[in-house]
Amino acid sequence: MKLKKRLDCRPHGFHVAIIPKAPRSVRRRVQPKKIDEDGEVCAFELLASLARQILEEETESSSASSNASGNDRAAIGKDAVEDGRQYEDKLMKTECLDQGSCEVSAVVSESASLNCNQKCLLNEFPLVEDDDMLERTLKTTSSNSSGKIGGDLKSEICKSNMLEGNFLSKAEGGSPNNRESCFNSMENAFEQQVETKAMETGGLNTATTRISKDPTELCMTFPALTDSDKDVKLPSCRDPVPNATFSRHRNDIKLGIRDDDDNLSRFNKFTNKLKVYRPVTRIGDRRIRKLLTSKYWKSAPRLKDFEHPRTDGGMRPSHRKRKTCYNHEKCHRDVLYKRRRFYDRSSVETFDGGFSCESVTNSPEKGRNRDKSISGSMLQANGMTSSVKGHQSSLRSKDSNVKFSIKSFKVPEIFIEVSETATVGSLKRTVMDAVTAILGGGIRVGVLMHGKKVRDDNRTLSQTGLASEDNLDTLGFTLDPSSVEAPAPPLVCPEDTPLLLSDAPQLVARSLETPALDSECPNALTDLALLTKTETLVESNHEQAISHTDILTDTTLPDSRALVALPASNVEALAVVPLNQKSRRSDMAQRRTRRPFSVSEVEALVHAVEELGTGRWRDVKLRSFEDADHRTYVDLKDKWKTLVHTARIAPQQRRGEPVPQELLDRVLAAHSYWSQHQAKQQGKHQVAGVLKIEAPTDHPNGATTGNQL
DNA sequence: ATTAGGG
DNA sequence: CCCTAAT
Repeated sequence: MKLKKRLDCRPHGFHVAIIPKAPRSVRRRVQPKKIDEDGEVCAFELLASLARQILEEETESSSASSNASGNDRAAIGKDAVEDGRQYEDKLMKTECLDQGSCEVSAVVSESASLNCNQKCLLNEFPLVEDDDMLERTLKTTSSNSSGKIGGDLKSEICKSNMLEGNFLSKAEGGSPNNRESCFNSMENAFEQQVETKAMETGGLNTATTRISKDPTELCMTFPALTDSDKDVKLPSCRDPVPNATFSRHRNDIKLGIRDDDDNLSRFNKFTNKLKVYRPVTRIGDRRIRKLLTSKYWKSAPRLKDFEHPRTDGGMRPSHRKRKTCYNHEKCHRDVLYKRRRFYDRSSVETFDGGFSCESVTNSPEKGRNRDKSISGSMLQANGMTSSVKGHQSSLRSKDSNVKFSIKSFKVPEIFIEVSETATVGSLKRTVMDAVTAILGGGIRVGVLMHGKKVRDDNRTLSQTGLASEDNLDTLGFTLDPSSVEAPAPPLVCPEDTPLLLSDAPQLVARSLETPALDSECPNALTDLALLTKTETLVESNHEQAISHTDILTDTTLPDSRALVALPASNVEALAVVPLNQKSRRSDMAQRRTRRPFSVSEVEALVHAVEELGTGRWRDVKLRSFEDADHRTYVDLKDKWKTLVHTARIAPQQRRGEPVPQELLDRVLAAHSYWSQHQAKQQGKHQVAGVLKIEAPTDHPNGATTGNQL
């Protein structure tokens, strides 16, 4: 399962990115302290203390004037960092890019920092007017972040930071060896914390950071941290971002794991937000779309200002009439497909490769790597907290007991978007918050068999087949958001809806407290929630539910059940705000919610086709589905197609709500009949034709009894 | 806007 | 269901 979330560092919905109105001179000052990761590692302690001091100073007089101008380092840290300078110098040698530190901040306004309420935001960076400056700034920033980290160590936040820091450090692909060693040493120290954290948080799935080529966006992907050896890569800085970009869009940076469709490029807004996106799976997409389409979401505020709404309105007005932006969609689609393929390959549920990353790096392996799960985390009392999906192995003991050992859960994908002005520390916190938010809420364990979710809690393992060794291999567990939600009774809707309903809401609830200006927030959590679920789960849910319940899953269910965000439970200060999917997917057309045909609908369809024949779907629609707005003629056609297929396969192979054999027989009969009468269709379709046909035994209706032509 | 087919 | 191509 994957979760996507968007975190907003602006707890209060401020535009952090906005540059203060203060005179340039003022704004320009910078107080970056630079610290390399190396530095961080090696002189960790020193830095910590130093950082603290610096921070204090900065906070107090953050406005140290600095000449942002052309000097890189000199300018940087001039004021504030003075003390720590020596250390810094050492540290600074390494380029941030190399280090993979992600932070990029160009200008931070004081207000912004305040808004972010990040302790970390101590650094102000000069406004950079020229590209070079930007670049430098970025570098500087990175160093700053490390400093911050050090400083924060003590605070709780620090923990998270450290955690992250460790990962990061390890992750660095290109980092110098020495650094490595440093990290190692540190590692031990924090090992514990990290472990713990990891478990709690479920491990951050993140790793690859990269700045997207798209000038406007920085994209960081965080691969799932897998085992203890957090091998995460933070190539983020690798691709130098075109300076120009920064200069123009300096305020906005996106960090995130993307999904298929996500197009970071679009984010030019000046926003300081983290977005956690949900996983990309196909299913996930659907879900998302579903959500989007739902009333709830619609009503939800959006950040129009920042987002670039799709021209076509993003959502379709109605299911049937959907307009697509071909360009956009196409791109997205492509990605999707890639993704799917990728997904297929991976045995375990993988998190979809970051979208953007995928497109760029786009290698299956990559995805795999990211997919790692936290090996260390065992499922314990609350092991579930660790993360999302786990793959399990189970052993059967001699007695009737079945033993399961869950090696790990996978961490959901998280998409984060932060403004350039955000500090690394804030980023970390945001990530942490996002993770904790996800995990913090009620989580419920799901059981998967063959990738399908086993919903019936009352069945015994034996009945479910979980006691069988054979099935154990296919057994899976998932961590889903607990569904406290009210509305939808699970049983009632066997369909996939449950997921939405029950799961999403909860997560969502929590982070909404501080909706940002843009209303993106609301969705973010939702996404997470959704993400949490495994795609496979979703899919399977659907079927399984149906089979188990054996109830007609009449599609009458409103596709958009109102998801109501639950009250956030605990996320207090989380800047994490859900971001509306729109931002990501806004460009993409949303996939319509799935609405299985009910038997009655099938009946009507069959009847209509018997009379009108195939190839006249519009007429079929008009005749039998006039009132069913959600059924387009294309849908009918497709349904017929599937019906024919269904009728031809063995009953055992059929899935979903069973269609009476009688109807299937009629389907075959009609299909055969009309296949032979293609040419005539036009002529005879009228009532007369029907009558006419009726007489002959070969008429579809005649064949209704099961006779075939 | 429909239809037909592939995905 | 979606998408595309061809009507």
